[in-house]
Amino acid sequence: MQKNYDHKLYEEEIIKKWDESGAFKAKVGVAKKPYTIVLPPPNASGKMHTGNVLMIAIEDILIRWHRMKGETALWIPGTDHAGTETQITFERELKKQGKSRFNFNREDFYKEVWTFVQGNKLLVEAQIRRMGASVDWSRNKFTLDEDVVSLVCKTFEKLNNDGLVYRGDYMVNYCPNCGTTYADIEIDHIERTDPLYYIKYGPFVLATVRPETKFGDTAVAVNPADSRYKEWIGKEIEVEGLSGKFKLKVIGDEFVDPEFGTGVVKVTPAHDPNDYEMGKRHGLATIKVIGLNGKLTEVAGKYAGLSVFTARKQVVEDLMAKGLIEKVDEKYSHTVSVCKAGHDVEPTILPNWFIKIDSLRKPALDAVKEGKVKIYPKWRSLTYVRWMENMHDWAISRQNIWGIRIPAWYNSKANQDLMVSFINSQGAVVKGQISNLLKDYPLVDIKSGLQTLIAPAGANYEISIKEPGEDYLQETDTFDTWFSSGQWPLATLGYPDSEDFKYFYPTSVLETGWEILSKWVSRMMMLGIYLTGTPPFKDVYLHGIVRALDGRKMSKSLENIINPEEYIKEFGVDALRMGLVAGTANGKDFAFPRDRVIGYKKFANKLWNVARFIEPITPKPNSVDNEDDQKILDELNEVIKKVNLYLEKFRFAEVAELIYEFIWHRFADIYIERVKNRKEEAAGTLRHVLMNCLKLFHPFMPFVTEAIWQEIFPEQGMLVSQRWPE
RNA sequence: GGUCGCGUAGCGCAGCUGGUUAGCGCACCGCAUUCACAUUGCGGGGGUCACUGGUUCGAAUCCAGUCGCGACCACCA
Repeated sequence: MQKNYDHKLYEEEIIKKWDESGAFKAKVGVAKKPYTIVLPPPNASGKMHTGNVLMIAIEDILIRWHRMKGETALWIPGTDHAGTETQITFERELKKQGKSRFNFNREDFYKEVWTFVQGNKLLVEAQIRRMGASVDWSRNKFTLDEDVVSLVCKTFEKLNNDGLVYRGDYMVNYCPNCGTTYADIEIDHIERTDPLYYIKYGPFVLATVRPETKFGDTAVAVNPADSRYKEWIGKEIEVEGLSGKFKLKVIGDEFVDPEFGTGVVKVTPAHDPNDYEMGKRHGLATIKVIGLNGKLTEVAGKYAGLSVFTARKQVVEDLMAKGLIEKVDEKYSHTVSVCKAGHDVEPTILPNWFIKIDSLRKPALDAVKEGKVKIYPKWRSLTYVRWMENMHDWAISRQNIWGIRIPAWYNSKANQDLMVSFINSQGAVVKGQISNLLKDYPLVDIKSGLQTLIAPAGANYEISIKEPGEDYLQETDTFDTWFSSGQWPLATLGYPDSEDFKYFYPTSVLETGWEILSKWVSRMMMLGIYLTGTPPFKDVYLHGIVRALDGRKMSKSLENIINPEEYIKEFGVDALRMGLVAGTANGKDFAFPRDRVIGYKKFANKLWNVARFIEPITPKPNSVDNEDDQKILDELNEVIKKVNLYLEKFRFAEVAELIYEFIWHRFADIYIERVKNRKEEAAGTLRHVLMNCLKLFHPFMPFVTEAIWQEIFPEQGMLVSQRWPE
């Protein structure tokens, strides 16, 4: 053995040995207890980040521990296609080449992204392997694998048969820049200062930040208890507008805060979530002012075709000129919705696909309330309960190409008003209503060049995995990625009738970052119970988010992103994994613990040198234990007991500290120092304690422990397959 | 506005269902060193556990309130 442990000499080689041994391949059917974890699939197009490292470290600890305990431990790896994110990344690449997604038909674009993702996917998989993750690669899955797609489509079909799918106009967060809708949880709310305009509206004055939407106003609302305006409720007012006079109804609605502005609100049901709700309550018409391209529609008269911001400027100028603006509050601070790319999101009405969640939510909520599924740390389960209680129907369609296409079909003859855009045989983009397009083009051409299709809310459709007939066009929307990843535990285990599914389902632990508790965990719960009657996991362990060294969130703009690769190179995988695991104790967010990473690199070396001390000692035959020997053995047994206890409670940091303290300070500093003059006599105890320490610490620092094991106990085979000390 | 969490040594934190002199890492100070390890060893300083009140034989730990900080959810045009 060399004087110091050099991780670079061992890590790659040990991974190869583990691979060759097949130790991570789980076999079904033996009379053993199954222990299953499904790896939350990292983005196939991204790079491994520190959060992924922590996740892998924790799950690897659990899996290696249970494997050594003699259970059939299965850890299923996989990668996620990450719909919107990947598509945006790819489109950025396209832009550099002077292209956009509008240069492609749907099918070709999909193929392009597929190719783009494949390379990255391999890199991510290599990184998972590099982390020492003891996953079963023979069961590796990608969220767009054929069997996954098939399951997801079948589930959708089943939901539809159960009457849980509907299509409807719905207020969505539409980003004209990205050309897609976002779920509520995908958008951010940021503080911003915008001018608040006080506009004369017939007999009233009302405040708004969005004067350009006034063309979509279908009422004016006041609080029913507001004595100033009470008498107006139910009456019509005449308003002097930019294109002449028009009439509006006055409604009374509790939503209106008499204290804010003038206590009068213009109601624009097509472009504001609250107004939309009010519109529903009062049966108001919805008039679309902003189109899907982010520009004003024909109803805006001369402002049609202008972008929202230009239109706003124009409208304000013209209102000023007409004397219709009473005053402007330039310092009005409010929150606006933006997408992940930072664009303003337009609340817009679009036909979308929905799932009724009432019947799905109840059992998913009860499972946690009744303790059938336990969430750690416990206080996080409150977040889950609150979220589930407030959940709305789930919009599962996305106007993305990169994803699982919704298996719904529109008959082109029965639905004359489908809006279609496609690339014709000359390579030109053609848009229009299907009934008109069919006069000039055969349906086959439209089908092969299809880009997007928007069917009105009332369109006739059929849900079918296969094309129902020649006259049909398939929906161009794809599923929300959380709809497909919500079935991940089932998809990876080959639901419904594989041997894996029967043996390994439900999985043991779902381990992930708390930030996707509502996005992902809740959906897996709902869909898992819906399909199988059983929650997809018994325990949920939520780790904290790894922040930057300064304790702030990692972000590109702050330039504080920590690249795990650098740490792996300098300190080794073991040290990085261990540092992260020991740095988080109770599921709270925490700053990247650089000090600990360094500390555990030193620890790896300490352990190495303990072994190096013990290795050359030849045991004396018939040696008897003395007091020191007995003491260290007792202490070891105490540690073993505690380690098991802590691991059962997911208290990884405590285990780390405990074993670290035991090996370094009790075993090395005290015991070894004391036996130096009777080494040969103590050899048996020395080897015994070392052996058990290696086992105990193997799940945490798999490389250095395996490396030492191979040096000292090669006759025993590999450490990965050793029996856990009980 | 709603919800959750945090405030313990200079810094970063642990202390789970209350129990002897409150711990860990880093930093700091002194000493040692041909020994398995300088990626080392031995020793040391440093805290009225945010504040106020309560429960208790006993509170950093439980309860109430106050102040400060953070996160998530919602959104008043």
